[in-house]
Order: sequence, then structure tokens, then C-alpha cells
Amino acid sequence: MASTRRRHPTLDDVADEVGVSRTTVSNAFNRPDQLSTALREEVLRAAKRLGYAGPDPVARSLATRRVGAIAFMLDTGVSAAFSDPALSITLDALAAEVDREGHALLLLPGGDHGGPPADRVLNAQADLAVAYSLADGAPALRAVRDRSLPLVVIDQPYVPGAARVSTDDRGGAVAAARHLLDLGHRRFGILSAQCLSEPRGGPMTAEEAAKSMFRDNRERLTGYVDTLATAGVTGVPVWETSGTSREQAQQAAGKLLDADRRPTALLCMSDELALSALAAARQRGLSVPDELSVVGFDDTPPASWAEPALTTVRQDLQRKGRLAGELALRLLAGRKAPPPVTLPVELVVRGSTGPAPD
Amino acid sequence: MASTRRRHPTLDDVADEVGVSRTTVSNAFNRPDQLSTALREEVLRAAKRLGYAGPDPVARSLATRRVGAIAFMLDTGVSAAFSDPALSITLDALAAEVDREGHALLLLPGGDHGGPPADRVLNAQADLAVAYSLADGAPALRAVRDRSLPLVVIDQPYVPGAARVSTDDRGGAVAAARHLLDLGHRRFGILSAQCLSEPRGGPMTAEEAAKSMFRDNRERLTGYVDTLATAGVTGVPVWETSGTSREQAQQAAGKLLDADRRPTALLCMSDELALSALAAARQRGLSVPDELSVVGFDDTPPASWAEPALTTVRQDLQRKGRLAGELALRLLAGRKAPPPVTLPVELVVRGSTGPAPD
DNA sequence: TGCGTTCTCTGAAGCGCTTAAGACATTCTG
DNA sequence: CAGAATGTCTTAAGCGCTTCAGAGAACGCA
Repeated sequence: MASTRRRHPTLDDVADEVGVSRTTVSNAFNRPDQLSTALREEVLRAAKRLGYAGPDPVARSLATRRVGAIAFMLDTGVSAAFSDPALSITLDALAAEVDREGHALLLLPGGDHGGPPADRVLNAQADLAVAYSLADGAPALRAVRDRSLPLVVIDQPYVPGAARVSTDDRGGAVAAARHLLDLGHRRFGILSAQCLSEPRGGPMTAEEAAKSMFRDNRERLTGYVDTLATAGVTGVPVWETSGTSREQAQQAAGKLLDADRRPTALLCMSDELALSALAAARQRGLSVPDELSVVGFDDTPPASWAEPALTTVRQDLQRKGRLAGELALRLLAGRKAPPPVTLPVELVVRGSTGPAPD
Repeated sequence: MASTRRRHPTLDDVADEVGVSRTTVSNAFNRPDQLSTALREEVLRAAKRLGYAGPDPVARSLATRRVGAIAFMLDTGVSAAFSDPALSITLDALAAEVDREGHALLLLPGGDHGGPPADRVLNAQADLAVAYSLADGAPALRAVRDRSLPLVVIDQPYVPGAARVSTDDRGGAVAAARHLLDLGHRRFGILSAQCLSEPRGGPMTAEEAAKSMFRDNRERLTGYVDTLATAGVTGVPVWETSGTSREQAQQAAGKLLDADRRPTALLCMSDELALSALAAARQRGLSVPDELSVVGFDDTPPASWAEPALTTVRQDLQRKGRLAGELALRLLAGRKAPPPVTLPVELVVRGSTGPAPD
């Protein structure tokens, strides 16, 4: 009819077309029981005729005070994040859980301060925020608080009022270190993920590493170092890999292996790092586990595909994600955050560790 | 002051507190040049005092008709999707590109019909949708059209009005098949990703596979089959892997390898599949490339880590993502979609292919 | 028949913000 | 010093929807 491109039809247009009130049209879409079937169908027909696809999500959100999205805040970029199976598994479980209540995930990738920029958080269209292993004091966390958005933190220090789920990182690290000690190892190297918010990379002392801005990093390191210390092993070299690429990690592992007194065992803060260490060893013709033992962390699927399969610290990533999702839904339902949950870990011994060479 | 938990402060509250109009407060946040610095700072101070963190994103969106989010529609779940490096690289580049204009990504994972459920799309708070390799006729696509959301499609059939970027899948498949023919191979197997929206898995004829609901699937298959046919090789067995797990893929590859007349070459529709095929070969003590040649598709990072490193068809995933992002921004700026772009591919010959055994 | 229910539908007040247009005062031009 | 230009702030009209509190009509029961 109208020749010119008209603006999007609205509820009112449909109402006018049918000759009913706006409320009735709204009900036709949202509460079918509030009007007669006949009228409802007439409304729906008119809507289709006019090209009205249903209530505008934004306007609806304004009226209902509910968006239907959860902001997922990362420390890293999207790619780096997802190249880590540990994250994608967790995220998937989380997504599946909140999907049940119709919530989608809004991805807020990291900027330069250990998390997404504050203004991205302030402008995010979301009912709740999930923080996944952000750096301590990340601006994003402040922004969440300023907006008083409900918050779920994963693998992070406790935030008052927020729900929290984390992993027994220290316990896992202790088990890993003890396992190697039990095998007779005395010369170690620690391969660490990025510790500070600034990418750096390179050797660092245990003291420096203990100041990492990432809790899981700190916890794992402390677990390793303290346990080794109880056996009188101190001054263990730590090498931080900057960025998340396999190449960088492999290079970092190489540095540890090329040291004067080559370690007989490598404690790696993630399976990804451990796999890179395996590659570095192979490059040097070092036999694993005969000449070198390697242990990872997380027990992601690739850990068991490797040759030799990785000895690693297993955590139930799926459960972690699901739990975070449940916590999110609980907060969204207006309930209070339960006490923080720490999930257990378990050492899984496979082929990448063996007795220390003589 | 007030003892009871008060509702969130709004612009008006701040305006009242300072004794100015609502517009002025809005300007203090959005257009600093519209008021005196002194007043602006007073407003900001008052806002802070009241715990007002800035304009509500939803209300702002309603007024500005802009959300600041892009809906990314997937065929699969989050985890399955991201375990594929090809996707995470593409997505990362896309995210980085649209981030420049302040757009975040809203993830809409797949349901049961080759894409996210229609109502999820209808309710998504987003300015634009990106469809990544959805099944033909996915309900999500219809929903996008009904909402008349701008659309960018990646690796999918052309949709009128939408911007499109895709890969020369067929050309790549042709190159891969020709390479193997040139090496003297005459007995082939094709390892295919999931073809239909229903998970199935198992052997299928080339005819069935050509009816795949996924364009890249069809294209690659056609490229393989047609090229082999030109050399007189027909009746090539195709095995579809259901789901996306490594285990399933490995099993499927095994089925091809355990056939009566074992193929000497495997054409795999992705690097992930090819890596699984490598594992299946190893399991059977088959030497690659002496007894078996394997070629992948995509040239994702793990392809070059494998032993032997994968011969594969390289596509520039980063560029694909960036381009999709640029197209998105262009549509959002109100400009028309340019003609569809098809990105070139290139065969990368590495260690996993060699002359056919006698 | 009278009165309380139930069923349909409407009126109107928001949800919290942006922005065009304009009022008023101050500062610049020549 | 008149008139134009500029700077500062306000008024008011939306953006498109939900939902509470009814208004009428039709129905059930005794």
C-alpha cells in the first residue's frame, strides 16, 4: 500500500489494524490465555500481514527489566581463550545451563588490564556477569559492582556478595609435585602461564611468580614450590610464557630444558603448556618419561591423546561450568549467593611421568 | 540516609540532586561539550554520591535504536564449536574487528535444526546477525529476515540482501584430490563432517552426501568426487562422523581403514578429522605417508604440529573473520551489502601425503 | 431474579533514556 | 552599540513495550 519504505511496525500498528488495544496485542504474543483464541489468531494474522515479527526485544527488556543475556568476561581475546579447551568446556556447560532459562552469553573479551574494559561492562546488555579468571583488581570487576550487577566468579578470589566456584588449584599442584618427588625427582622446572596483566615472558623467581595477578596461577605455583620445599628442593626455576601460542610455550619450555643442570621433571600450569613441553622435549631428542617427566594441569581431552599421554591434574570442567550456570540462575532468581564452592581435583597418572633418571 | 533498600538511581534522581534538568545529566555523560566543565563535574560527583553508574544500557538502546551487540549464530554448541580452531580463529578476528566500533558478540549456539532456535533469534538483543555455516533453511535465518536484521553469512549459500563471505571450498577440494591423484593414488576414502541436521554418522554414498544441508560440506564433497571421477575413480566410500568428538572421528576413520580394499589415501573435510585419521592410522600401525596418505582442510595451527605434519588446504581464517567484521560494520553504517566475496585457498603439501604404495 | 464469578478486553502509568528545538544570557563583530 | 554568533541549559516528545487495575458482558448458582 504505502509506497515508501516505512519504519518497522510496532505493537500499536498491529493494534490499529485489528482495532483492539495495544494490551491485547501484547497479550496475544505473551499471554495467550488472556484473550479468546479467535481474536488471538486474528491478531497474529494481522501481525504477519504487517510484517511484525513480535515485540521488540529492547523495549521489552526495558519494561520487564530483564535482558536474557549473561555477560561472560574474559581476560584474553576470544581466540586465545577458546584455544584453551579448559575454557571452552567450562563455557559450554555454563551456556547449556543458563540456556534453560533462555539466557544467551554475551562475550566480553579482555582488554589490557586483565579483563574487559570498564566501559564495555557498563554498557553491556546483560542481567548478570560471570568473571572467568580475571586479574585481581580488574576494572571490569569494579564496573560490575558499580552497576550492581549480580556476579558469579570462576577461579578467582572471593568478591563480597558474588557467587563463587573455584578449583582446588593448590591441592592439585601439591599432588603433582609430590608425585614427582615420590618418583625420585629432585631437579625441577616450572612452566607458568602469563602471570601479570602485562605480557612479559621469561624467567622469574618464585617470589615474583607468587605475585601473579591471577589467582589460579598463584595457587598452583604455591602448591608446587611449597611442596618441593618440604623435600628440601628450593630455587626452582620458573619460566613464564607470554601470550598463549603454542610456539611461545614451546620456546619457554626449551629454555628450561636447555639450562645448565637440566631438570628431570617439568611442572606445567596447564595441559596446553605441558603439551608444548612435550614438543620441546621431542625436538631435543629427550625421551619422555625416561629422561624427562612432564605433568600438566586440567586433564583436557588432548592430554590423553598425547604420546605419551599426559600425567595431569584432573578437574571436572563440565561440572564447574554447570555449577557456575546454576549459581547464575540462582542469583537471577533473586536468591542470595551460597557459600563459595571449591571443586576437588585428582591426580591422573599416565605415561608422561616416570622415575627420575640416575 | 534512606534505611530501606532503594531502587536503582536514575538520571532523574541525579538531576534532582543537582537541581538541573534530566537532559543536562544525560549530556554530562554523553556529550561533555554541551555543558560547562564545572557543572559537568558537579553532576558526575552527584552521580557517584548516589551510586549512579551511568545511563542504563537497555533504556539507552531503546532511545538510540542501537544495542552494541552482534548475534553470532552457530550450528553447534559452544564447546563443539570452539574445539574447532577454524571457528575460534575466525570468530576472534571478527570480534576484534567489530570491537572497534564498540560491538560485543552475543553467542547463539545451535539447537536441533542446524542453527539456533528461532525464538532465541527473535529475542536476541543485537543490531545485526552473523550466520556461521548454518544448515540450509535453518529457522534462525527466517527469524533474522522476519526481524529484518542486517545479516552477514559466512560459508553459506547466498541470502538476498545479506553480505556474504565464503571460501573456495570446492577449489580446495579439487586441489587436494588432484594432488593425491598425481601421487598415483587410486583407492580413496572420504571422511566427512556431519552432513545433516540430525546427527547420524556412518557410511553414506556420494549422492547422499551431496544432499548435505551444509554448503561447505557439499562443496568440498563435490570437489573431491568430481575430481576423482575425472580420473575414473568412482564409488568412493564416504563416512560421516556424527558429533564433533575426536573419538567419534577416529572411529569413523577406522571404519574406512578397515574396509576390504583399504584406501591408500584419505580426504578429510577438516584438519580435525584428518588428525583423528592420523590417530586411527597410528593405532593400526599404518605408516603415514608410506602406507597411507592423509589430507586435511583449513590449515589450522594443529595441522602443522602433527607428526607427520598435515598436508592440507589452507584458508586464511583470520582474513575471513576480519572481512566478515568489516561487512558487519558496513551494514551497520547503513550501507548496502557488496557483492559476495569468495576467499581463495591454497594447497599446502607437508608430510602426511606421499606416493601411492605399489 | 439477584449476586458473585469468570472471561475478555481496555486505560493508563510506567520502564530510563536521547535528542530536536528553543529560551536566555553572554560574547563576539564591525 | 546593534545584531549576530556562541554557549548553557530546559522543555517535551518520543523509543516500544508490559502490566496493574479495572470496565462490561456473559455466565453460574440458589
